[in-house]
Amino acid sequence: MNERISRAERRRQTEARILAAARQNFAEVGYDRTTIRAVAAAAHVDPALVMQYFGSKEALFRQAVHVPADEALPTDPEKLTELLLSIIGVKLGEPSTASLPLLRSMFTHPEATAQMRASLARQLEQFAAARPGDDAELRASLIVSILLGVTITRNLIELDQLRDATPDQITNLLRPCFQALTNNRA
Amino acid sequence: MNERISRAERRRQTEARILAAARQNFAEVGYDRTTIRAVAAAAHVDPALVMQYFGSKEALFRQAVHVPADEALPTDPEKLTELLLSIIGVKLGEPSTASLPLLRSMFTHPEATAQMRASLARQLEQFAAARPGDDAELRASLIVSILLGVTITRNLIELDQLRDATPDQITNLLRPCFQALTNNRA
DNA sequence: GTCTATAAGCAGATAGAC
DNA sequence: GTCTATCTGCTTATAGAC
Repeated sequence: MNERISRAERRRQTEARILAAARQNFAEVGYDRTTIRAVAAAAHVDPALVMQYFGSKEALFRQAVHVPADEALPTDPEKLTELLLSIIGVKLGEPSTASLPLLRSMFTHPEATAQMRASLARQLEQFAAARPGDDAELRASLIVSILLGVTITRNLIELDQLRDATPDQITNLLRPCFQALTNNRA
Repeated sequence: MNERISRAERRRQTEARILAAARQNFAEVGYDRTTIRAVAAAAHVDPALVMQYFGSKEALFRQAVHVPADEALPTDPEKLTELLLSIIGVKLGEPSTASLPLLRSMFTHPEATAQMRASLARQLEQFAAARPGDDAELRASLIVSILLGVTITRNLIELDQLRDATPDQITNLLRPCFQALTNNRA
């Protein structure tokens, strides 16, 4: 009664702190090089507690890379290009901490690869549905490839010229690309 | 004298077989999940022999990801777009076994990240030199990002729609993108 | 020269003390 | 409920037998 915060609330906070530390570690060095011990140290808890809460390293990773799911894409064809640019705009603007853990391990962790492929396939379907026609899916796959490539080169590889550019500069240069790919007749 | 192949020749062949096995392993599961034991088994040699020949796992990886260096890029601006398309055309055509080991580990192995960044920077400089002008380097960085993104989505993520497409289909759809990015005045 | 045996270290996971 | 101590397994790397 005289406790300001309940036991359950305290536990919830500790769990959130562990999850945040795990996300950062997975984002920085990937699944294999992240250790339960390092996550625990970063969250100021005992390593055994991490296991107690999450069960296994795999389960912790699954929680860390889980993202709520994409919001539905408006299917207005006219503004699709601008929508794409705004998507990449915000993605480039934010530190993208939400997707970094998955991106970092997507080539070396089988489950991460599968999840990324599924995520790209979902986006692709939305784009293709918004612009039906010949080659719609292939065009859409190129769009998601470009979005992925730019994100990777900027945030993971950290190529100087791309890292130093503003989102506006990038979106302006990419506009003709997306315009070309959203037109059915080239 | 009656030996058809010399001792040195035999050793050279064994070393080549180990290196080929290492390339395949690194390409498939990345640096961390590749073990000396697995490489040795694939090459039908003793694990200790791998260490004897290459010194360490790091050294083996360095040899495996080493590529001769890119051929110089002709600086003819008129045909640059077609050149880009032919580059990605052959890259998409070949299994790309040469670059896969580096691509697979570029997010999780620090040295691989640095080497990929250096490689992209070199390509970028060549593109920028071929089309000087405003934003030349940023445009070039987007070009290499697109090339990287398409290669990744097709060969590492193996997105169905991109995996099933022919190099010609892909290059045809990408042509307007590269045309737009190689023009200085949009 | 090649391989057996083993050293040395670090990981995830677990059992039990407090 | 939380943490100490430990178990088990796997890795790279090495020393020495053959």
